[in-house]
Amino acid sequence: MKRIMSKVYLCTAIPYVNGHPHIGHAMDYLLADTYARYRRGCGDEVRLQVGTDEHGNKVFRKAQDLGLTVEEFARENSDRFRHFVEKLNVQYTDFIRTTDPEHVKRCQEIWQRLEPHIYAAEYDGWYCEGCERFVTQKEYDENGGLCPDHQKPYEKLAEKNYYLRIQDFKDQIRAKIESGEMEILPVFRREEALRLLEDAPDISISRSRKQLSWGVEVPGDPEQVMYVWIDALSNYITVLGYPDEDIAAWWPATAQFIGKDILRFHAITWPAILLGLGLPLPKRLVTHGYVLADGQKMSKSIGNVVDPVAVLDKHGLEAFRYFFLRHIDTFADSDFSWEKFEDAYNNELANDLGNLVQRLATLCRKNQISGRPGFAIELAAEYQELMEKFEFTKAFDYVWKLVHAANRTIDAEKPWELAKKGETERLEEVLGGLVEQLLTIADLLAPFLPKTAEKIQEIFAKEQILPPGKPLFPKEAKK
RNA sequence: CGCGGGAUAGAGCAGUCUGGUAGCUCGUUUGGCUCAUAACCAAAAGGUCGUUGGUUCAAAUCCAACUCCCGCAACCA
Repeated sequence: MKRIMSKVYLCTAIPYVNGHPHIGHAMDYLLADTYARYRRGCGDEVRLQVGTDEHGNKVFRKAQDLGLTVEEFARENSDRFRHFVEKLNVQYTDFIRTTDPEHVKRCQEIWQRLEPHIYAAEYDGWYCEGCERFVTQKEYDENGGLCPDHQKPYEKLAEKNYYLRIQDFKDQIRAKIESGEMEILPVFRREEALRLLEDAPDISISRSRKQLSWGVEVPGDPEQVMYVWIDALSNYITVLGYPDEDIAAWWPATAQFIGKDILRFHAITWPAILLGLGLPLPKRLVTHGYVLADGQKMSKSIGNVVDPVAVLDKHGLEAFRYFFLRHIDTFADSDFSWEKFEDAYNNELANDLGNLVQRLATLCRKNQISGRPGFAIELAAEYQELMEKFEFTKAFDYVWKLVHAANRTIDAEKPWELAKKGETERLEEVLGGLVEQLLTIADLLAPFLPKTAEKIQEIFAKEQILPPGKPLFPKEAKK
């Protein structure tokens, strides 16, 4: 059956550049990249956006602390994320920075188009003179009304802000979530979003320039600067060229990948902006959970933050991708621990798969079995279904069944005995079948572990099969 | 009574919608094999399915109440 090639647009949340890449960022990227590779493998044309969110006071202040210009600091951190994405072998097509002049210009145009839904009102809240900023009620309560940095009580202060009238869109958003026009995955997040929507207030979308200088100026009001929402969220379409270019070929996005913490903004604020612009909503919001460290949320104060670069360095990229795509649940919170990571590497990658490649390649070489250049399969329906539902851990389980089956076949057929007995025909049949099995495994693995899939293909799609010079997944010498 | 998620073998999970002898992976023990990265294959041990009550011939699964963990609640991945 021939599929009609389609265009697929995938978006990842753009991280705020006041910090370094976190393991949670890797989840966005890996999920999106895996799906992107899967769809490319199906013959679709895929565009994958990544980028960085760079405005705001936190970045501004951090730059000052470090004695850098804010531009330098933002660029440095943006580059850090870009390198991280590349280190993860994510095939992105677009990298957007919210400080890109094009983006700034476009998001001002977006603001203007939204003006029928924008109104000015007094914002009043708790303000710290020393910090020169408002704090949330929550922060106020936590600190007992006293700024911890300046030991001064917060004062009640009011200033003009622009607000986006979320109320204009609530009914439409609810209808689109309920009808599945914008599908929110997993289902329990959809329920959560509908609940959040019920009492979603209008949101403040600007600050006075005194409050917030590092940001996009509000068109027609130089005293006001855009607060994060319109600036950051609109990146998903400004990167496509909106409103200068026609984006209908790519928008609505096939899927947007986000962490559960930003569900609210992507399920309410972002749809409101899109509806205000007369644009369709993304087809799916894929909401992943958190990566926990030994059962706890990673946090700087607890000091249990796992550095993704350290994990990458331990056993390499493929092991990293393997663990986070197979053992970190796509939707629920899951645990990372070094022990689990090591176990998965040794037992599954090295023993099950790596060793299988090794033993089969050796058997083939010894018995002069040739590879299968150009061998191609149709992806099994079960696998395709899982991939389409972003059930990546389950898709992996499916692949691993084939890995086990291959190991079982070798043990049951005992090719070495067939060779001894001179049963050449049977031998060729068995090993040939296994070679095809391995190439099938490589195809299924390709979206997850592109380099591993490639290596397997290099070995078994060649006329002459040779065992890899180095094991695919070397284990440390055990004593 | 803010909202949501969870509680199933030593660990991590599936099964719950559509009741019917409790399943997977890792770990443990034993056996087999020797092509292979001391890898692979097979078998076994191990669970009153959070608690209590109800419905039913039958409940991990449906209903009710309760207990305990975790997350979210204006940018903290």
